[in-house]
Amino acid sequence: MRTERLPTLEDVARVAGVSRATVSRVINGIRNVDPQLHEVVWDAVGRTGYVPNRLARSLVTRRTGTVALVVSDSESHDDDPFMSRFFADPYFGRVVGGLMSVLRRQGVQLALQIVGTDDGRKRLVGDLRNGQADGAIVLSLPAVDPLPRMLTEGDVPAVLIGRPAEPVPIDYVDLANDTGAALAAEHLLTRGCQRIGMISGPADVPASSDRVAGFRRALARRGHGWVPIETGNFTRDSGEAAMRTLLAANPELDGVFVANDLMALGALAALREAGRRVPDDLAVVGFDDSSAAVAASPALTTIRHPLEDMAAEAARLLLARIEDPAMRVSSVIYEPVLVERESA
Amino acid sequence: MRTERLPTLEDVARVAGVSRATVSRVINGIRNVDPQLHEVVWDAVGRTGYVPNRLARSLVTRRTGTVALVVSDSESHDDDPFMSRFFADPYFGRVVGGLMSVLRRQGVQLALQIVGTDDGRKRLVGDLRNGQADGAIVLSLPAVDPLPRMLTEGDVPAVLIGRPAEPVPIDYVDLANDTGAALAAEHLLTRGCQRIGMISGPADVPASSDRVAGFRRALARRGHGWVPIETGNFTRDSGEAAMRTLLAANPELDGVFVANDLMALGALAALREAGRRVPDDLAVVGFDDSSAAVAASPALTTIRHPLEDMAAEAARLLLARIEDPAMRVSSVIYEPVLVERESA
DNA sequence: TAACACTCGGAAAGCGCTCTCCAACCCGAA
DNA sequence: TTCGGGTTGGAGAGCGCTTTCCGAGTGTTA
Repeated sequence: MRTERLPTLEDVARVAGVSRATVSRVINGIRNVDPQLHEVVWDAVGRTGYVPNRLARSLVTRRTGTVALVVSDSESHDDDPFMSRFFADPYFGRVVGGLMSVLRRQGVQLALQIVGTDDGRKRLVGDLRNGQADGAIVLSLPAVDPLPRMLTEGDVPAVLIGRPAEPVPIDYVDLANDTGAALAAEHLLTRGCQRIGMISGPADVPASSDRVAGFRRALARRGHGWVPIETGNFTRDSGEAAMRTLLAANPELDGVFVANDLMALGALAALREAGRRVPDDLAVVGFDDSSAAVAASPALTTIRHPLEDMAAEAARLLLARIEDPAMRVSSVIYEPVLVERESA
Repeated sequence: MRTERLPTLEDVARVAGVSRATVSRVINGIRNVDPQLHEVVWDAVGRTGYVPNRLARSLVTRRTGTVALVVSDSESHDDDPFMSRFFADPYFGRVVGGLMSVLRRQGVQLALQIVGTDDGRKRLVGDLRNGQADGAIVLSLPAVDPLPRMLTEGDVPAVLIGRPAEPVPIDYVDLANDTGAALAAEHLLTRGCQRIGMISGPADVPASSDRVAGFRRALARRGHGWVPIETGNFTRDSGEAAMRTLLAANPELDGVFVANDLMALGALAALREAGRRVPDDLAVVGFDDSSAAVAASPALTTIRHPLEDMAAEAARLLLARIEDPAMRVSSVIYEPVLVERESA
């Protein structure tokens, strides 16, 4: 039972024999305090076991020392297994790790928020405007999401991870998805592949369409004007299915670029089942360099996505914007690299 | 620039032509309010676009509607890559997913806290006592951690995931690690393995020592009094190394239980390199049923750890304890099951 | 009509903190 | 001694909300 009242500034002041204001000044390291008093106050703090109440402080300073990590989902039928799938994926953890690496050092906390409905989004923005957090890092899952615009219109400092689907004046960090896809194309070509296909993600999410565009463009530049593409939804199973149909329609395929590692895992399974040897009969390049890539067999040649670095940069950007809300809107694009393993 | 002042209760009261108190009553759904006024107030709320300020509310109610997810690490040399490894592991995400599945429904938020030093722990407990959060879910990484005791002594509602290393009167959820290990032993035995080894985790973490004990006991009961054991640290590489030395010392090995899937992945690599076929020459059973288990090839036979369910239960337990701090200390132990795939 | 029990809404006291004023004081210059 | 400038510390007004306490209004019973 949390009964005994915790010591407050008032108590410390009484013990130290000074006023509340003075204690506050000392605690917050404001000069203009006699060094002697300074010591007396700290001593009283120690004796009382005083810990400042962040809530009360935030209420007046309008600063919470917290940023929100917002996961904006589209259709959250509550028992949607999607969310749990999302969390189980290393993607989420890598983002958190990257964010924490810079936030922690600044003593900034991270609060997790998940919104699935427009109503939820409205409430979220309201809470943020009320100073529930100093700003937000946004992971936007739906292809088209009103949240980024709502945030800018609400003057909430926010940074997106991944570019917004529609143009919104908001800070973001992203990966040069097209360059990554081009890297995959080059690699396949260099290996001597002649019939190259692709398994893409949903057409309406930016990261996905950028990969398709980059891949197509790179191949076209090298004389491959037409590329068979099958669409998946970034899950393992969809990758397996896509690989099967792709193979059925293009039996002579000898190389395939899969838009993420998870789908590539499924593709590998489909190929194994079809009796195709990887990489000898057919080369596979994934995307993300997730932990699945190393676990796969053969280990996946893939495009490395420096997600931790991107998240860390997003955190830095957010902190800067919180510090200076008038800062000009900026974006940082990371260049991916190809990691060669066994599959291609 | 967040310039214009947001509407407050006061503003709503003015628009509705009632007092602050009445608006507060309506918003919080307290009866004793004339239905007519009720409507007038809600109308005013809509017109002003009022959103209650959680901070101010929490300050007076002493309830934040937030629980902290505390990751207690031991030695956090700041650039320690360990933390990022920890976050990249699906473990973390699965816990978050499980927690959110129940917290979200209750409108409770999750705040992430990482502590690495005793000083940090002290500050954390102080903040929690001050009502920074209503309670804490604790992920304790170090083998022996003062945090659980500090929390109970500070009367902070808290639930551990994984039993405390030393006895502390605190709620926790855990897995019957010994039973899981016994399951693995039975399976290996049933398959006809004769020379069985184990790759364990660090000896001082409870989950790890329980697995060793359970495995040993189960084998002993079936006549295998001695089991060669090699220790790893739950990372892939340590598993690979452990497998190599285990194999070198016991060339006739035909079965091995690896204390987690990640190390099993490494073991698989070591076996492939040594030219042993899995499961034909040597059967491998992992632990966790992480995503790595399906990605591996051959897919890992492993012990399923219902981590999401455990985390969800932890959340429920915490919510209950917050509601009733006098509730008797309880723990919930989950029974693992064996998932048979290809490796054994 | 008087007395009583209820119901409902408002005034105001905080929750624990920060920070603006302002009074008190000390110093050296005139 | 008087005055101006520069420090230092205290009083007190909030931050936005909840909640206790009361008075006013309503209806019921004798």
